[in-house]
Amino acid sequence: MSTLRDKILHVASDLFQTRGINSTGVDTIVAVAGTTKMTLYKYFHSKEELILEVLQKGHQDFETWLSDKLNQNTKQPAEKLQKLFDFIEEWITAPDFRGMAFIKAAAEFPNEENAVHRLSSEQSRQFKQYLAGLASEAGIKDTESLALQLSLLIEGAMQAEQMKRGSGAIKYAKKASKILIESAIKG
Amino acid sequence: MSTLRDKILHVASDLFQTRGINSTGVDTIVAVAGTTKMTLYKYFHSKEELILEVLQKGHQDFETWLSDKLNQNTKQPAEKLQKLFDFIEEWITAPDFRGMAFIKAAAEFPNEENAVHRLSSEQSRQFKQYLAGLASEAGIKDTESLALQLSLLIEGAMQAEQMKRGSGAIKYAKKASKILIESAIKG
DNA sequence: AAAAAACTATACCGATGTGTACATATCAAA
DNA sequence: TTTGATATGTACACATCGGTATAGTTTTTT
Repeated sequence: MSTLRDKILHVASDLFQTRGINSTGVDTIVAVAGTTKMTLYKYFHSKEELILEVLQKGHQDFETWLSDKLNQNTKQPAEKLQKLFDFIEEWITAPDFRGMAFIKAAAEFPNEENAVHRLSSEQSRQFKQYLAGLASEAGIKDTESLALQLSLLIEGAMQAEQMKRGSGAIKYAKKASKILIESAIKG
Repeated sequence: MSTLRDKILHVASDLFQTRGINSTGVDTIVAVAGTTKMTLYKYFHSKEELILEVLQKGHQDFETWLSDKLNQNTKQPAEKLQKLFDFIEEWITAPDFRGMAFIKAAAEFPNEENAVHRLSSEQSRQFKQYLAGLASEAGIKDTESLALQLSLLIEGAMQAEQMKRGSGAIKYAKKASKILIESAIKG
């Protein structure tokens, strides 16, 4: 159980978010983490492997946080869809929010063959499926359609907020989601 | 009127889109463009300046293309909003589409003080204003709200399509836009 | 034809990129 | 206390980064 490994992961995640992945060298990571490259390369065989683990941990943390929030604060399945954007807003407006990791990673690695790009794409797909699950539990027929629309709003809002802090995009996304959910329930 | 300057701009734009900005060195750019670094630095004082010009040209091309399409194919102002997503779809599904430049640039340069990030942010704002203009001409009251919602859908769809070609996200965005526009007209 | 301008070729600068070789320090098991 | 594995520090290899210096070649203008 190495705490140094976790430290490296945490520092890398932080630097990737604030400076970008390609702009952050391993020298910087080990310097901030207070260790050496030897140790980093003992735990991670390459920088790419480190990137992949950072992405995986970040996405897992997000989904865990979100589903915990939803399970703790709602009772009926339909309620989850309604409150979804409240928690997304809470996540986005947190002071340390610097954009959704998998969105930015896909932009930094545009090649679809690239492992980092593929993982990002997969995480985006997983998130859509999670939304589809919520829609399905809420008794909505065309779950895929609503899930994709909500994901567009959410990822768009995250993108907008990362581009300009305090943009308030999530407020409008929330309003739009209400309209779309209502429409999906009827149709 | 130097054609070599345009060639460099074009090649850089292409490489930035396919490989990413930070992953594309000036050596690669001049090699593909069939010239030398001396010439590149005659026209552009730094790589950052080249990036900024590539972004500006790309955004200008997009807005020109879109407004031309709208002006040629529609008559009444209200019609423009309806057909907007048809042209966005045409743009996104073009075989050489590799994502919206200013979205990806903002991800590669996360620091809000950075010049590239600021330009990207400004272009996103401009696009929103353009949408607000369309909404206003169509006689919609809360133009800002609709414009932001549509921009979320569009930028979200562009992001989704860049992440996974053939995702079809734009189809669902189009359906969502119809619902939101209708709702905005009523309210 | 002469001169000015545009372009190319090559070699280099210092800084930084990822990744390693090798030697030392630490510490548990024997 | 000796052994042996693990963690660490230093130093470096090699490539590439953005950017420049110098010199030679082609093209355009006068």
